[in-house]
Amino acid sequence: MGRTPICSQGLNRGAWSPEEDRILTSYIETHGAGKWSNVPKEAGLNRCGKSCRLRWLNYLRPGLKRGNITQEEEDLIIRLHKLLGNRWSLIAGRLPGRTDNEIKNYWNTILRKKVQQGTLAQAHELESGTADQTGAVRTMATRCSSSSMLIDLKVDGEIQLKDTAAGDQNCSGGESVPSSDNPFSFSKDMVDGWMRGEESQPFFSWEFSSFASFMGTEDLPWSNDVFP
DNA sequence: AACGACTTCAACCGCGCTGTA
DNA sequence: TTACAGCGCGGTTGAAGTCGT
Repeated sequence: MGRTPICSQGLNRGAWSPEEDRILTSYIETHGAGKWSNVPKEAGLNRCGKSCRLRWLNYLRPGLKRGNITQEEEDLIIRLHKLLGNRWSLIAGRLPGRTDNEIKNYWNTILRKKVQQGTLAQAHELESGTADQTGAVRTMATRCSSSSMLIDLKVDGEIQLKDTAAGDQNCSGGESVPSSDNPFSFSKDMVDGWMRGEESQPFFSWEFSSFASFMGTEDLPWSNDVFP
């Protein structure tokens, strides 16, 4: 019901030929992108609309970079993935010229291994007592949008947002995540103090802009786009 | 050189969301 | 309000390329 039919039999599938690319590019340059279900028929391509859309968005549209992901881009992908999870289109939106498919492939083939190796090294440090014990903290799903928001870290893998402009109102619940994903860490002494009740307040609060700066995401659309 | 194992990434699939009649 | 069509997304697949023996 209401679902785009899968590319049916009789239509071309698999790799696109240079001639198909030329036809699609020429059609979109003339008519613009959109109405993908009409594109194959009107352009004279023996492809389904979804296939045309994918080909255009990921490979043919102007301004795309291909390959050679820089160290800066890689760092940003890692930070954004910690923040957003597998929301590839949002991550790609922070990397001009990169597509969600490219980011997703890069993560699955390169970065996931790197991050896992890094996590393993961190775990060994913890086992050997060379690093502070950490609480698990990550990101949150909320509709808060205030730039005056404070971020409160708590133990048990929860992070909460408070909108100071709205009188300390809790905007939305936090989300528990494994400690391996923790982009922050705090000392065991501080956790113990809070657990003993010596700390009535959460350990830290950051101005929202500081958090964004830390994550390298100062100009993210922090409201509904990121936290739907 | 030949072959199998492994890696990469373009492309497909199915689901959920949104707009519209 | 409901049904439907279209779009966009994330997960997955498999062909092609690369590496190791």
